[in-house]
Amino acid sequence: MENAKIPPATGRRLPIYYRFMQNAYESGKLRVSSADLSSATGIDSTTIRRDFSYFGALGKKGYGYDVQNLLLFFRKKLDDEKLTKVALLGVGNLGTALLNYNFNKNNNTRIDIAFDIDPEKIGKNICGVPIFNLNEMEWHLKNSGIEVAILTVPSKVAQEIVERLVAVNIQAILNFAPEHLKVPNNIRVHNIDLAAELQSLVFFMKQYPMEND
Amino acid sequence: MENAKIPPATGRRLPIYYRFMQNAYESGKLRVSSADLSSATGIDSTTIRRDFSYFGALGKKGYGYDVQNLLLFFRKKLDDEKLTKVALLGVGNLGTALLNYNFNKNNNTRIDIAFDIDPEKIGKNICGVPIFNLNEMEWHLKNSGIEVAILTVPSKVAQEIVERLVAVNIQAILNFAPEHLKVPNNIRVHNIDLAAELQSLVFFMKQYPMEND
DNA sequence: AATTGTGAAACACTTCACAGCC
DNA sequence: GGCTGTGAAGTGTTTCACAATT
Repeated sequence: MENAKIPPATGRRLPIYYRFMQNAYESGKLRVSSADLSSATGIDSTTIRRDFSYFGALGKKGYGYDVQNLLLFFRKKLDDEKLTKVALLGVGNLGTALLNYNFNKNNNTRIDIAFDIDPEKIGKNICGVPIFNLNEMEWHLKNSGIEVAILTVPSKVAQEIVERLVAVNIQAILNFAPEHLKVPNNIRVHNIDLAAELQSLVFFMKQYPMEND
Repeated sequence: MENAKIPPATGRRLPIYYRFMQNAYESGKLRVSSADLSSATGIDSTTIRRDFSYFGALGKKGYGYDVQNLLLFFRKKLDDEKLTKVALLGVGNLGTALLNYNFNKNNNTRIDIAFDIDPEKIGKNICGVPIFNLNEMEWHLKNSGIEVAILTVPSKVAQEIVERLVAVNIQAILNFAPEHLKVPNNIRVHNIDLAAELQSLVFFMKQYPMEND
Protein backbone atom coordinates (compact mmCIF):
# COMPACT_ATOMS: atom_id res chain seq x y z
CA MET A 1 0.00 0.00 0.00
CA GLU A 2 0.98 3.61 -0.34
CA ASN A 3 0.69 3.93 3.43
CA ALA A 4 4.44 4.44 3.31
CA LYS A 5 5.25 7.41 5.47
CA ILE A 6 2.56 9.71 6.69
CA PRO A 7 4.02 12.96 8.04
CA PRO A 8 3.14 13.52 11.71
CA ALA A 9 1.39 16.80 10.94
CA THR A 10 -0.88 14.97 8.51
CA GLY A 11 -1.55 12.12 10.94
CA ARG A 12 -2.71 14.55 13.57
CA ARG A 13 -5.29 15.99 11.19
CA LEU A 14 -6.83 12.69 10.09
CA PRO A 15 -9.33 12.54 12.96
CA ILE A 16 -10.54 16.01 11.99
CA TYR A 17 -11.12 14.94 8.42
CA TYR A 18 -12.81 11.80 9.61
CA ARG A 19 -15.18 13.68 11.87
CA PHE A 20 -16.07 16.05 9.05
CA MET A 21 -16.87 13.13 6.74
CA GLN A 22 -19.07 11.57 9.41
CA ASN A 23 -21.05 14.79 9.73
CA ALA A 24 -21.27 15.25 5.98
CA TYR A 25 -22.50 11.68 5.55
CA GLU A 26 -25.10 12.02 8.28
CA SER A 27 -26.42 15.21 6.75
CA GLY A 28 -26.84 13.43 3.42
CA LYS A 29 -24.07 15.14 1.45
CA LEU A 30 -22.78 13.09 -1.48
CA ARG A 31 -19.68 15.06 -2.43
CA VAL A 32 -17.36 17.59 -0.84
CA SER A 33 -14.50 19.70 -2.17
CA SER A 34 -11.28 20.53 -0.39
CA ALA A 35 -12.68 24.07 -0.16
CA ASP A 36 -15.72 22.80 1.77
CA LEU A 37 -13.48 20.89 4.12
CA SER A 38 -11.29 23.94 4.49
CA SER A 39 -14.04 26.29 5.51
CA ALA A 40 -15.37 23.82 8.08
CA THR A 41 -12.04 22.95 9.64
CA GLY A 42 -9.92 26.06 9.19
CA ILE A 43 -7.22 23.99 7.50
CA ASP A 44 -5.95 25.43 4.20
CA SER A 45 -7.42 23.61 1.20
CA THR A 46 -3.99 22.98 -0.35
CA THR A 47 -2.86 21.38 2.89
CA ILE A 48 -5.91 19.14 2.79
CA ARG A 49 -5.25 18.02 -0.78
CA ARG A 50 -1.60 17.45 0.05
CA ASP A 51 -2.56 15.40 3.12
CA PHE A 52 -4.92 13.26 1.06
CA SER A 53 -2.30 12.79 -1.65
CA TYR A 54 -0.09 10.83 0.76
CA PHE A 55 -2.74 8.12 0.55
CA GLY A 56 -2.99 8.24 -3.26
CA ALA A 57 -5.60 9.87 -5.48
CA LEU A 58 -8.79 9.90 -3.46
CA GLY A 59 -10.69 12.56 -5.39
CA LYS A 60 -11.86 13.29 -8.89
CA LYS A 61 -10.61 16.39 -10.70
CA GLY A 62 -13.37 18.87 -11.34
CA TYR A 63 -15.65 17.02 -8.92
CA GLY A 64 -14.16 16.73 -5.46
CA TYR A 65 -14.42 13.78 -3.10
CA ASP A 66 -17.15 11.22 -2.74
CA VAL A 67 -18.38 11.42 0.84
CA GLN A 68 -19.09 7.74 1.38
CA ASN A 69 -15.82 6.58 -0.18
CA LEU A 70 -13.79 8.98 1.85
CA LEU A 71 -15.65 8.16 5.04
CA LEU A 72 -14.97 4.45 4.59
CA PHE A 73 -11.38 5.17 3.68
CA PHE A 74 -10.72 7.12 6.87
CA ARG A 75 -12.62 4.62 8.97
CA LYS A 76 -10.22 1.97 7.72
CA LYS A 77 -7.10 4.10 8.09
CA LEU A 78 -8.00 5.08 11.62
CA ASP A 79 -8.71 1.48 12.42
CA ASP A 80 -12.18 2.42 13.49
CA GLU A 81 -13.77 -0.81 12.35
CA LYS A 82 -12.58 -2.73 15.33
CA LEU A 83 -12.81 -1.67 18.94
CA THR A 84 -9.65 -0.32 20.56
CA LYS A 85 -9.65 -1.07 24.27
CA VAL A 86 -8.18 1.45 26.66
CA ALA A 87 -7.17 1.45 30.31
CA LEU A 88 -7.30 4.58 32.45
CA LEU A 89 -4.86 5.09 35.30
CA GLY A 90 -5.80 7.52 38.04
CA VAL A 91 -9.46 8.25 38.77
CA GLY A 92 -9.09 11.83 40.02
CA ASN A 93 -10.97 14.83 38.67
CA LEU A 94 -9.65 14.55 35.18
CA GLY A 95 -9.75 10.75 35.11
CA THR A 96 -13.38 10.80 36.23
CA ALA A 97 -14.27 13.33 33.54
CA LEU A 98 -12.65 11.19 30.87
CA LEU A 99 -14.56 8.14 32.09
CA ASN A 100 -17.77 10.10 31.72
CA TYR A 101 -16.65 11.68 28.46
CA ASN A 102 -17.95 9.87 25.46
CA PHE A 103 -14.95 8.92 23.32
CA ASN A 104 -17.27 6.45 21.65
CA LYS A 105 -19.30 9.07 19.97
CA ASN A 106 -16.84 9.71 17.15
CA ASN A 107 -14.61 6.78 17.41
CA ASN A 108 -14.47 3.17 18.20
CA THR A 109 -12.37 3.49 21.30
CA ARG A 110 -13.58 2.42 24.70
CA ILE A 111 -12.19 2.76 28.19
CA ASP A 112 -12.69 -0.73 29.53
CA ILE A 113 -11.02 -0.59 32.89
CA ALA A 114 -9.70 1.96 35.36
CA PHE A 115 -7.28 1.86 38.26
CA ASP A 116 -6.71 3.91 41.38
CA ILE A 117 -5.23 3.48 44.86
CA ASP A 118 -8.09 5.13 46.75
CA PRO A 119 -10.07 2.42 48.64
CA GLU A 120 -13.14 4.67 48.34
CA LYS A 121 -13.03 4.27 44.58
CA ILE A 122 -11.84 0.68 44.18
CA GLY A 123 -14.73 -1.67 43.51
CA LYS A 124 -17.01 1.12 42.28
CA ASN A 125 -17.59 1.92 38.64
CA ILE A 126 -18.13 5.08 36.63
CA CYS A 127 -20.38 4.88 33.60
CA GLY A 128 -19.99 1.14 33.63
CA VAL A 129 -16.19 1.20 33.77
CA PRO A 130 -14.97 -0.80 36.78
CA ILE A 131 -12.28 0.65 39.00
CA PHE A 132 -9.67 -1.75 40.33
CA ASN A 133 -6.73 -1.53 42.68
CA LEU A 134 -3.74 0.02 40.93
CA ASN A 135 -1.50 -2.49 42.70
CA GLU A 136 -3.23 -5.26 40.78
CA MET A 137 -2.89 -3.55 37.44
CA GLU A 138 -0.53 -6.15 35.96
CA TRP A 139 -2.88 -8.99 36.74
CA HIS A 140 -5.74 -7.28 34.86
CA LEU A 141 -3.78 -5.98 31.91
CA LYS A 142 -1.71 -9.06 31.09
CA ASN A 143 -3.43 -10.83 28.20
CA SER A 144 -6.30 -8.36 28.25
CA GLY A 145 -5.76 -7.18 24.70
CA ILE A 146 -5.50 -3.62 26.02
CA GLU A 147 -2.74 -1.71 24.20
CA VAL A 148 -3.59 1.88 25.00
CA ALA A 149 -3.46 3.70 28.34
CA ILE A 150 -4.65 7.09 29.49
CA LEU A 151 -2.48 8.43 32.27
CA THR A 152 -4.16 10.82 34.71
CA VAL A 153 -2.08 10.18 37.81
CA PRO A 154 -0.05 12.72 39.81
CA SER A 155 3.27 13.70 38.24
CA LYS A 156 5.42 12.10 40.93
CA VAL A 157 4.19 8.60 40.21
CA ALA A 158 3.80 8.94 36.43
CA GLN A 159 7.19 7.53 35.40
CA GLU A 160 6.94 4.60 37.77
CA ILE A 161 3.51 3.64 36.43
CA VAL A 162 4.69 4.04 32.85
CA GLU A 163 7.39 1.49 33.47
CA ARG A 164 4.81 -0.96 34.71
CA LEU A 165 2.63 -0.25 31.68
CA VAL A 166 5.51 -0.91 29.33
CA ALA A 167 6.18 -4.18 31.13
CA VAL A 168 2.66 -5.41 30.38
CA ASN A 169 2.96 -4.48 26.71
CA ILE A 170 1.06 -1.23 26.48
CA GLN A 171 1.89 0.31 23.08
CA ALA A 172 0.54 3.84 23.36
CA ILE A 173 0.00 6.33 26.17
CA LEU A 174 -2.09 9.48 26.30
CA ASN A 175 -0.33 11.36 29.07
CA PHE A 176 -1.98 14.15 31.06
CA ALA A 177 0.71 14.30 33.75
CA PRO A 178 2.93 17.37 33.29
CA GLU A 179 6.01 15.20 33.25
CA HIS A 180 8.33 13.96 30.50
CA LEU A 181 7.91 10.20 30.24
CA LYS A 182 10.90 8.05 29.40
CA VAL A 183 9.77 5.13 27.26
CA PRO A 184 11.35 2.72 24.76
CA ASN A 185 11.01 4.20 21.30
CA ASN A 186 8.54 1.68 20.02
CA ILE A 187 6.00 3.07 22.49
CA ARG A 188 4.02 6.06 21.31
CA VAL A 189 3.25 8.89 23.75
CA HIS A 190 1.02 11.92 23.20
CA ASN A 191 1.20 14.55 25.90
CA ILE A 192 -1.66 16.85 26.83
CA ASP A 193 -0.52 19.45 29.31
CA LEU A 194 -3.60 21.42 30.30
CA ALA A 195 -1.89 23.96 32.55
CA ALA A 196 0.76 24.62 29.90
CA GLU A 197 -1.90 25.15 27.22
CA LEU A 198 -3.68 27.73 29.32
CA GLN A 199 -0.44 29.43 30.25
CA SER A 200 0.89 29.68 26.70
CA LEU A 201 -2.50 30.93 25.55
CA VAL A 202 -2.20 33.79 28.02
CA PHE A 203 1.38 34.42 26.92
CA PHE A 204 0.40 34.75 23.26
CA MET A 205 -2.58 36.91 24.18
CA LYS A 206 -0.26 39.40 25.89
CA GLN A 207 2.19 39.29 22.99
CA TYR A 208 -0.24 40.85 20.55
CA PRO A 209 -1.47 43.81 22.54
CA MET A 210 -5.18 44.13 21.94
CA GLU A 211 -5.97 45.63 18.59
CA ASN A 212 -9.65 46.15 19.20
CA ASP A 213 -10.87 48.99 21.37
CA MET B 1 12.76 44.97 24.93
CA GLU B 2 14.01 42.11 22.86
CA ASN B 3 10.58 40.57 23.20
CA ALA B 4 10.28 41.23 19.50
CA LYS B 5 8.98 38.09 17.88
CA ILE B 6 8.86 34.84 19.77
CA PRO B 7 8.27 31.88 17.43
CA PRO B 8 5.10 29.97 18.27
CA ALA B 9 7.01 26.74 18.84
CA THR B 10 9.11 28.52 21.45
CA GLY B 11 6.11 30.14 23.10
CA ARG B 12 4.45 26.77 23.58
CA ARG B 13 7.51 25.49 25.44
CA LEU B 14 7.84 28.38 27.88
CA PRO B 15 5.44 26.92 30.47
CA ILE B 16 7.50 23.73 30.48
CA TYR B 17 10.68 25.64 31.15
CA TYR B 18 8.92 27.65 33.81
CA ARG B 19 7.65 24.56 35.58
CA PHE B 20 11.12 23.04 35.53
CA MET B 21 12.60 26.18 37.09
CA GLN B 22 9.94 26.16 39.82
CA ASN B 23 10.83 22.57 40.69
CA ALA B 24 14.55 23.26 40.54
CA TYR B 25 14.14 26.28 42.79
CA GLU B 26 12.03 24.39 45.31
CA SER B 27 14.56 21.61 45.49
CA GLY B 28 17.28 24.12 46.24
CA LYS B 29 19.25 23.99 42.99
CA LEU B 30 21.26 27.11 42.26
CA ARG B 31 22.26 26.50 38.66
CA VAL B 32 21.11 24.38 35.74
CA SER B 33 22.55 23.71 32.31
CA SER B 34 20.60 23.30 29.09
CA ALA B 35 21.58 19.62 29.30
CA ASP B 36 19.85 19.32 32.70
CA LEU B 37 16.74 20.92 31.29
CA SER B 38 16.92 18.68 28.28
CA SER B 39 17.02 15.45 30.22
CA ALA B 40 14.10 16.51 32.40
CA THR B 41 11.87 17.75 29.59
CA GLY B 42 12.87 15.67 26.58
CA ILE B 43 13.50 18.84 24.57
CA ASP B 44 16.84 18.91 22.75
CA SER B 45 19.39 21.09 24.53
CA THR B 46 20.17 23.11 21.40
CA THR B 47 16.50 23.87 21.01
CA ILE B 48 16.42 25.09 24.60
CA ARG B 49 19.39 27.39 24.10
CA ARG B 50 17.89 28.69 20.86
CA ASP B 51 14.57 29.32 22.62
CA PHE B 52 16.27 31.22 25.42
CA SER B 53 18.31 33.24 22.95
CA TYR B 54 15.17 34.93 21.60
CA PHE B 55 15.00 36.67 24.95
CA GLY B 56 18.68 37.68 24.95
CA ALA B 57 21.62 36.17 26.79
CA LEU B 58 20.19 34.60 29.92
CA GLY B 59 23.04 32.26 30.76
CA LYS B 60 26.75 32.34 31.46
CA LYS B 61 29.13 30.41 29.22
CA GLY B 62 30.83 27.56 30.99
CA TYR B 63 28.36 27.87 33.87
CA GLY B 64 24.78 27.51 32.75
CA TYR B 65 21.76 29.38 34.04
CA ASP B 66 21.09 30.82 37.46
CA VAL B 67 17.94 29.15 38.75
CA GLN B 68 16.49 32.11 40.59
CA ASN B 69 17.18 34.58 37.79
CA LEU B 70 15.62 32.34 35.20
CA LEU B 71 12.64 31.57 37.40
CA LEU B 72 11.94 35.25 37.91
CA PHE B 73 12.48 35.92 34.23
CA PHE B 74 9.90 33.35 33.17
CA ARG B 75 7.49 34.41 35.86
CA LYS B 76 7.58 37.88 34.36
CA LYS B 77 7.37 36.73 30.75
CA LEU B 78 4.42 34.48 31.47
CA ASP B 79 2.75 37.28 33.34
CA ASP B 80 2.51 35.12 36.37
CA GLU B 81 2.92 37.96 38.83
CA LYS B 82 -0.61 39.10 38.44
CA LEU B 83 -3.72 36.96 38.52
CA THR B 84 -5.33 36.12 35.20
CA LYS B 85 -9.06 35.66 35.65
CA VAL B 86 -10.83 33.04 33.59
CA ALA B 87 -14.44 32.18 32.83
CA LEU B 88 -15.58 28.64 32.10
CA LEU B 89 -18.49 27.97 29.78
CA GLY B 90 -20.27 24.65 30.05
CA VAL B 91 -20.22 22.74 33.34
CA GLY B 92 -20.48 19.19 31.94
CA ASN B 93 -18.07 16.37 32.72
CA LEU B 94 -15.04 18.07 31.37
CA GLY B 95 -16.00 21.52 32.65
CA THR B 96 -16.53 20.11 36.13
CA ALA B 97 -13.15 18.39 36.04
CA LEU B 98 -11.44 21.62 35.03
CA LEU B 99 -13.17 23.48 37.86
CA ASN B 100 -11.81 20.90 40.27
CA TYR B 101 -8.43 20.83 38.54
CA ASN B 102 -5.87 23.02 40.16
CA PHE B 103 -4.57 25.40 37.50
CA ASN B 104 -3.35 27.52 40.38
CA LYS B 105 -0.73 25.08 41.39
CA ASN B 106 1.76 26.04 38.69
CA ASN B 107 0.38 29.28 37.51
CA ASN B 108 -1.39 32.35 38.55
CA THR B 109 -4.57 31.68 36.65
CA ARG B 110 -7.92 31.26 38.30
CA ILE B 111 -11.33 30.24 37.06
CA ASP B 112 -13.51 32.88 38.70
CA ILE B 113 -16.89 32.14 37.26
CA ALA B 114 -18.70 29.43 35.34
CA PHE B 115 -21.85 29.30 33.22
CA ASP B 116 -24.31 26.63 32.23
CA ILE B 117 -27.94 26.35 31.13
CA ASP B 118 -28.88 23.47 33.44
CA PRO B 119 -31.13 24.78 36.27
CA GLU B 120 -29.78 21.98 38.47
CA LYS B 121 -26.34 23.54 38.28
CA ILE B 122 -27.14 27.25 38.23
CA GLY B 123 -26.73 28.77 41.67
CA LYS B 124 -24.46 26.01 42.92
CA ASN B 125 -20.70 26.23 43.03
CA ILE B 126 -17.82 23.85 42.43
CA CYS B 127 -14.68 24.34 44.48
CA GLY B 128 -15.83 27.83 45.26
CA VAL B 129 -16.48 28.81 41.66
CA PRO B 130 -20.07 30.03 41.28
CA ILE B 131 -22.17 28.78 38.39
CA PHE B 132 -24.48 31.27 36.73
CA ASN B 133 -27.06 31.15 34.01
CA LEU B 134 -25.41 31.13 30.60
CA ASN B 135 -28.11 33.48 29.35
CA GLU B 136 -26.85 36.12 31.76
CA MET B 137 -23.24 35.71 30.72
CA GLU B 138 -22.90 39.17 29.21
CA TRP B 139 -24.08 40.85 32.36
CA HIS B 140 -21.42 39.09 34.44
CA LEU B 141 -18.55 39.38 32.01
CA LYS B 142 -18.93 43.01 30.95
CA ASN B 143 -16.44 45.04 32.98
CA SER B 144 -15.36 41.98 34.96
CA GLY B 145 -11.74 42.17 33.86
CA ILE B 146 -12.02 38.60 32.58
CA GLU B 147 -10.18 38.20 29.29
CA VAL B 148 -9.80 34.45 29.02
CA ALA B 149 -12.48 31.80 28.50
CA ILE B 150 -12.45 28.03 28.64
CA LEU B 151 -15.03 26.56 26.31
CA THR B 152 -16.42 23.16 27.32
CA VAL B 153 -19.85 23.35 25.70
CA PRO B 154 -21.33 20.98 23.10
CA SER B 155 -20.07 21.52 19.55
CA LYS B 156 -23.38 22.73 18.15
CA VAL B 157 -23.50 25.78 20.38
CA ALA B 158 -19.76 26.55 20.43
CA GLN B 159 -19.69 29.09 17.59
CA GLU B 160 -22.72 30.95 18.89
CA ILE B 161 -21.20 31.29 22.35
CA VAL B 162 -17.87 32.35 20.92
CA GLU B 163 -19.57 35.25 19.18
CA ARG B 164 -21.07 36.36 22.46
CA LEU B 165 -17.66 36.03 24.14
CA VAL B 166 -16.04 38.18 21.48
CA ALA B 167 -18.76 40.77 21.96
CA VAL B 168 -17.86 41.13 25.66
CA ASN B 169 -14.18 41.53 24.86
CA ILE B 170 -12.76 38.11 25.65
CA GLN B 171 -9.23 38.02 24.21
CA ALA B 172 -8.30 34.34 24.38
CA ILE B 173 -10.19 31.06 24.28
CA LEU B 174 -9.13 27.57 25.29
CA ASN B 175 -11.49 25.48 23.19
CA PHE B 176 -12.36 21.88 24.01
CA ALA B 177 -15.26 21.66 21.55
CA PRO B 178 -14.30 19.63 18.47
CA GLU B 179 -15.32 22.46 16.22
CA HIS B 180 -13.41 25.10 14.26
CA LEU B 181 -14.15 28.48 15.81
CA LYS B 182 -14.38 31.52 13.58
CA VAL B 183 -13.02 34.52 15.45
CA PRO B 184 -11.55 37.93 14.56
CA ASN B 185 -7.81 37.55 14.23
CA ASN B 186 -6.93 39.58 17.27
CA ILE B 187 -8.51 36.84 19.39
CA ARG B 188 -6.27 33.95 20.28
CA VAL B 189 -7.66 30.40 20.27
CA HIS B 190 -5.96 27.20 21.41
CA ASN B 191 -7.81 24.01 20.57
CA ILE B 192 -7.63 20.83 22.62
CA ASP B 193 -9.43 18.00 20.87
CA LEU B 194 -9.37 15.04 23.23
CA ALA B 195 -11.04 12.52 20.95
CA ALA B 196 -8.74 13.49 18.08
CA GLU B 197 -5.67 13.10 20.30
CA LEU B 198 -6.68 9.60 21.29
CA GLN B 199 -7.56 8.67 17.73
CA SER B 200 -4.33 9.93 16.20
CA LEU B 201 -2.38 8.21 18.97
CA VAL B 202 -3.96 4.92 17.92
CA PHE B 203 -3.26 5.70 14.27
CA PHE B 204 0.45 6.26 14.91
CA MET B 205 0.62 3.19 17.10
CA LYS B 206 -0.64 1.04 14.22
CA GLN B 207 1.74 2.75 11.78
CA TYR B 208 4.82 1.37 13.48
CA PRO B 209 3.95 -2.29 13.84
CA MET B 210 5.15 -3.43 17.23
CA GLU B 211 8.88 -4.02 17.37
CA ASN B 212 8.97 -5.64 20.77
CA ASP B 213 7.67 -9.13 21.61
C1' DA C 1 36.91 22.28 31.12
C1' DA C 2 32.33 23.27 30.69
C1' DT C 3 28.71 25.38 28.61
C1' DT C 4 26.51 29.13 26.12
C1' DG C 5 24.92 31.46 21.91
C1' DT C 6 24.59 31.37 17.01
C1' DG C 7 25.70 31.13 11.86
C1' DA C 8 24.72 27.70 8.62
C1' DA C 9 22.73 23.32 7.18
C1' DA C 10 19.11 20.21 7.39
C1' DC C 11 14.58 19.03 7.84
C1' DA C 12 9.50 19.64 8.13
C1' DC C 13 5.53 21.84 6.83
C1' DT C 14 2.69 25.04 4.22
C1' DT C 15 1.46 27.67 0.34
C1' DC C 16 1.83 29.12 -4.55
C1' DA C 17 0.93 28.31 -9.10
C1' DC C 18 -0.65 25.65 -12.55
C1' DA C 19 -1.05 21.47 -15.58
C1' DG C 20 -4.32 17.93 -16.13
C1' DC C 21 -8.71 15.87 -16.00
C1' DC C 22 -13.75 15.54 -15.45
C1' DG D 1 -15.47 25.81 -15.46
C1' DG D 2 -14.40 23.57 -11.39
C1' DC D 3 -11.47 21.06 -8.76
C1' DT D 4 -7.64 17.79 -7.90
C1' DG D 5 -2.83 16.62 -7.42
C1' DT D 6 1.82 18.16 -7.32
C1' DG D 7 6.45 20.39 -8.60
C1' DA D 8 8.61 24.29 -6.81
C1' DA D 9 9.02 28.08 -3.66
C1' DG D 10 8.49 29.83 0.77
C1' DT D 11 8.35 29.66 5.72
C1' DG D 12 9.15 27.73 10.22
C1' DT D 13 11.70 24.62 13.22
C1' DT D 14 15.39 21.72 14.64
C1' DT D 15 19.99 20.27 14.65
C1' DC D 16 24.99 20.63 13.62
C1' DA D 17 29.24 22.45 14.55
C1' DC D 18 32.03 25.54 16.74
C1' DA D 19 33.85 30.11 18.31
C1' DA D 20 33.44 32.73 22.49
C1' DT D 21 33.42 33.16 27.42
C1' DT D 22 33.82 32.14 32.21
